[in-house]
Amino acid sequence: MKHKRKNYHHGDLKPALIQAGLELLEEQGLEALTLRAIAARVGVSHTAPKNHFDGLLSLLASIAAEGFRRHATEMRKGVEGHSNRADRLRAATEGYVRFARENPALFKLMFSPRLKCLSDPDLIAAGSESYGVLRSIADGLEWARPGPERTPSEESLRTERMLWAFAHGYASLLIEGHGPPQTNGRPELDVLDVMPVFHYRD
Amino acid sequence: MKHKRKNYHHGDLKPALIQAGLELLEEQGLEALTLRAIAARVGVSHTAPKNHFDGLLSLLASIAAEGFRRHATEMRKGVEGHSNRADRLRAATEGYVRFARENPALFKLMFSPRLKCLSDPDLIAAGSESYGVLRSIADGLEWARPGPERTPSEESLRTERMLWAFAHGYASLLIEGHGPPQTNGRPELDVLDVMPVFHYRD
DNA sequence: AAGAAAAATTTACATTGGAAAGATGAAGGG
DNA sequence: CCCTTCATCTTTCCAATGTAAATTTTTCTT
Repeated sequence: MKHKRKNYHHGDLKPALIQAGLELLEEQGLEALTLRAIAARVGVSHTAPKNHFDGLLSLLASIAAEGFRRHATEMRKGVEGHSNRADRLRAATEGYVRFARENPALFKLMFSPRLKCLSDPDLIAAGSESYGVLRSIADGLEWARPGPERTPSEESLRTERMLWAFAHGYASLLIEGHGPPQTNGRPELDVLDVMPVFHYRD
Repeated sequence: MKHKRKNYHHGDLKPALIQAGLELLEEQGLEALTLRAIAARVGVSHTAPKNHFDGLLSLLASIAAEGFRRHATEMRKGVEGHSNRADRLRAATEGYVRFARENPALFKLMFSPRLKCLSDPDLIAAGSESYGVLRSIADGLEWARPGPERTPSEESLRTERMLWAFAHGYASLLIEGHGPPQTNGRPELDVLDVMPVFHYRD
């Protein structure tokens, strides 16, 4: 009900801080994401966030959670354009990497070691949502491998972890500046060129 | 006031700081790795490192460089025990992940975004040394994949990037607490269970 | 309307990395 | 040997940061 309260009470500070954090992250990177800078961008004192977040880490966790939701959305967006399962797999993998490339600072924050000690329910839920997209894609997927027979459930676990490790590693190395060599400003290899081969059981 | 240390001049401060940093990293994690804490462990003032390093980041880069050298050593150690190339591949991958598991804080530092902006020659050389182990292992390696014909050189590039992305992603997720589910305190899957299938051309 | 609750500010403080200037001792030339 | 020179280390100071406590201002409840 409060609206444009110019002076004392902001009225919508919590989402405003998260939004400001996302903008600051995009404009100036991870280092610039300080409590005081975020508060200043919204126009409040640097202690105001304490009423909505339990310290800086808590605010960062909320920003990261929003990142995971967008990450999941980015993957789903590509997936939904295809009916073929192989195409959906490729689209999800591309989405994973594209999100990291287009939001490097946010991606770094999402997987920052600083947040791993937290047990923020919202952050955990958002992370699971993101992982769930890969998981659903990996269902029914496998790849040739010598070894003992496995149940479909075991095979799915192997596959989703393989897929996640590959996509995450590729994305991480890319934004750390360890991407593939470039010629004429274009990378010589795309994720899909490097991606391992999977096939569906049925 | 005078100091208990006999020598006003330490005499070997630069390597001592790196060593202290490595110990602090192992004992108290990445957050504890402050300039003042490292200097205090050696017994010098917090500005003493300035004579040997160009600020905190420079010191962290030297610590990370030592990490990369140990990382390369860890992989080589396993590789050298095998003559079969498939076994050597597995040993290198296991070594990559084992190093991360046994030195989580150091591994995080090595790939910390904070060091990405640096262009420390020693750090870059050490990183290349580590990558070089994977690279040499990937030479002559490929995996089935539909698509255009490729030269052996192109195929090697694809393979080494695939291998790196997988190993790095697996290791990163592991130490971030996103390892495979565990039963009886043992993970259900090992790296080698999840690793993609390669074969050698000849 | 009055008091409680919520939201934001002000003030204060401990830590951190870094800059500047002084102190110390080693190394070498007269 | 003394004395200068210079690298090294210390002391002191500072700005930025996150956090806590006390205070002020607004909103809500009854």
